Amino acid sequence: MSITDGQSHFDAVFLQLIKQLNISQKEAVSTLDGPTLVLAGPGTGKTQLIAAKVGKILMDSDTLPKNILCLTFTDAGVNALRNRLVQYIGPEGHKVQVLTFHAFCNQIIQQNRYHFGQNNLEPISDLERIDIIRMILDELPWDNPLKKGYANAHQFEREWQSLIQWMKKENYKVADLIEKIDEYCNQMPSLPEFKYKRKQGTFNVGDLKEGLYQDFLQKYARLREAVRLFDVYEQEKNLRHRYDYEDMILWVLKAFQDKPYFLSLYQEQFLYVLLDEFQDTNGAQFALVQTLLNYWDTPNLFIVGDEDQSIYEFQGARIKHLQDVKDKYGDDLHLVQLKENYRSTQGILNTAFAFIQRNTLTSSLKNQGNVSPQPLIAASALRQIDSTPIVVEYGSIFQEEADLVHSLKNLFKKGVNPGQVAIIFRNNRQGDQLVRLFEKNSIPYHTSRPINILHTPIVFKIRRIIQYLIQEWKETDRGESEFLPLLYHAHWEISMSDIGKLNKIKVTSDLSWHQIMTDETIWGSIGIENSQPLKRAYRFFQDALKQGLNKALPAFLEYIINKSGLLKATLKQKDSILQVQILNTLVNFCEKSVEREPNISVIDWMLMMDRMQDNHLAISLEMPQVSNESVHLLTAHRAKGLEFEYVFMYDCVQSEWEGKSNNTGVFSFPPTLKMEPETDELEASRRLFYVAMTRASQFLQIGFGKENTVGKPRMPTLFISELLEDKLVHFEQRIYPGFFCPHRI
DNA sequence: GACAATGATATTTTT
DNA sequence: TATCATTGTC
Repeated sequence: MSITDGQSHFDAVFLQLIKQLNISQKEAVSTLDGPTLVLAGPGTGKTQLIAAKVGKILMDSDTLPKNILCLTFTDAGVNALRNRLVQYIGPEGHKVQVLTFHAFCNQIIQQNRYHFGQNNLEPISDLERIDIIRMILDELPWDNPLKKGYANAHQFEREWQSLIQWMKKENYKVADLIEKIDEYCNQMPSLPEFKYKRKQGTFNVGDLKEGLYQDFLQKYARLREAVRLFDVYEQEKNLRHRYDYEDMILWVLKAFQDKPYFLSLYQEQFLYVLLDEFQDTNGAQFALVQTLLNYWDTPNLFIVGDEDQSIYEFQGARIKHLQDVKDKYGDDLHLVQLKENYRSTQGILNTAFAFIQRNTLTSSLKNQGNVSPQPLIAASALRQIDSTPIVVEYGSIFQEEADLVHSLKNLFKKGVNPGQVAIIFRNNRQGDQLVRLFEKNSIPYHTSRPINILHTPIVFKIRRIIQYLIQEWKETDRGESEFLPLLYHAHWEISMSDIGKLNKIKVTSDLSWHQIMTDETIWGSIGIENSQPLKRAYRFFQDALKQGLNKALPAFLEYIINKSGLLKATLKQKDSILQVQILNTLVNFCEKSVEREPNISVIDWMLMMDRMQDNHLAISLEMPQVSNESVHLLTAHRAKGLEFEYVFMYDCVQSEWEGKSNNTGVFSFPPTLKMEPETDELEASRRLFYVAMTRASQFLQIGFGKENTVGKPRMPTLFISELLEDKLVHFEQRIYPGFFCPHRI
């Protein structure tokens, strides 16, 4: 046993955990060696299982924690697993390598900088990437296809950026792509879709549609140019000692493949590899794992995944990787299916199971050995109660909203904790609507949509203050025009009438603000009512002008926040928790900026934020504690991995769930170059719907309104029809004639 | 009824 | 920028 004697407490905890595992979980945990694939449906205790597996490896072999590698996709997944590990096996859990794919590769790059050709590499930031892209675009002549005809030199920066990322993800080479593009351009004039099939005006049958043809030629000329410039981007990025997220995976993969010695270092270290959420692996990540394990015919590989919950296909994830694993290891693969669910009632599980059975592309693994398609079994006796999900049809989306508010208030009255309620929808903008609804009805809510703090009033205020100081540093009185708006900030507590009086003096005299703010005889002559706040404000600016040049940037920022009185005023506000969190995020961002660029000046830092704002880049609010007292508003994607007692699926209409893919901000590709289409969009959507349904532990309502906000009819999503057709749900109509939208007025 | 030209409208997410 | 819906022609 490798766990030391001082850990007897954790041994007991761990043994207890092992005892509690059900039969299939025990089966998955107990086979130590060789590849194991665990099919883990929703709520089957996946994180617990992986933690137990790690504990078992440590207990039954002489493997050290650092020889175990656990890979997932998100930081959230890493945190969840890490916490569980420490809980069960104690401090030793910290030594297990629990990482995201990107963090794993980044660590390897950082540990072996010489291997990767440079010794001062840093991951590129969004802003740096934009800078490089803009610089290259700026240097192009105006008749370049990417600029010709556009006043904005950066017209195609987003498209180009996503093209670069796509090329890296799919590992495409510049020359191959250009060849494919040229091939199609040559074909175009002879293709039927570019010819008139009928006499039209002066054109005869068979004539070339000149306008259409020219449009496409121009489009592909742009694409060709963007592809060609890929190497220029790479060059410039390398010159600056930076690398992309995509590079992290690709570079390590390439190093593993090209340098056997390098690979063997890691093959010797990692004796056990555990992969979580395997259905989300993209091609590069899968190749990386395969390369890492290629030393063994039957590696100690433990994979956990559920093909029905694969919802990141649009990011390159492929379900077929699960089948690939089966094909690769054949009979050596230990296939286990978890059959018990610890989350939901049997009613919900039955409905969800029958629903996902409509997906046919994904069932290849589910009929092998002791694995068979069947509903998950509710593990707890409490979960046996009937709780068939309900589909509700409303007269309009307004009625659905009103009824939602009504239902929630009733639940709260019954004593239900708002934190146990989730509203799940497809697209973020549906959530925005709900935010307004909940605000009006004073329902506590929590939205997971990231907030860009650059757009918050408090950050805006701080930037204005610093902006003024910068002007004054450059030259006294240079900030004149920016001074007055600063006085209006509420935290100084200067009265409106006093500001008005000061401003009147300012515009009717030649006095500078410095003169006005220091001369109390002027204040007396115009009848200032309360001079204290004025003195405080002006003293702050004077002190800040002196202090700013003596302090390091983060300290200066904190100085501004504290001494201006902004923090004190913020603490008094109703939403002070949020506001303070915004301030924290800003300070953290500032510290990070200094880390990246130790010599950054206040001016540079301010310009950086200006540029971020111009480029729609965000400083995302960091929210550490998720309130347990408020209703969760979530997209189906974000709901993954979470569970709630009450789930309302809101606004489930066709246009939201089965909307066609819209590629804005992406270059269009010729048909000779289509991305691998081996995926079925409808099945992908159905999986997403399934993920949303299986978040519910005891109550699930699926709603839709027959009319939209302006009275146009809309269809429920196909998935609702399927549920009704299979008689898997209760159905109810709640149509209130003459009901418009009182709650919106 | 099929084709052609014109006009409104607009994802999901991580590192 | 691309697609769907609508209106306009043959």
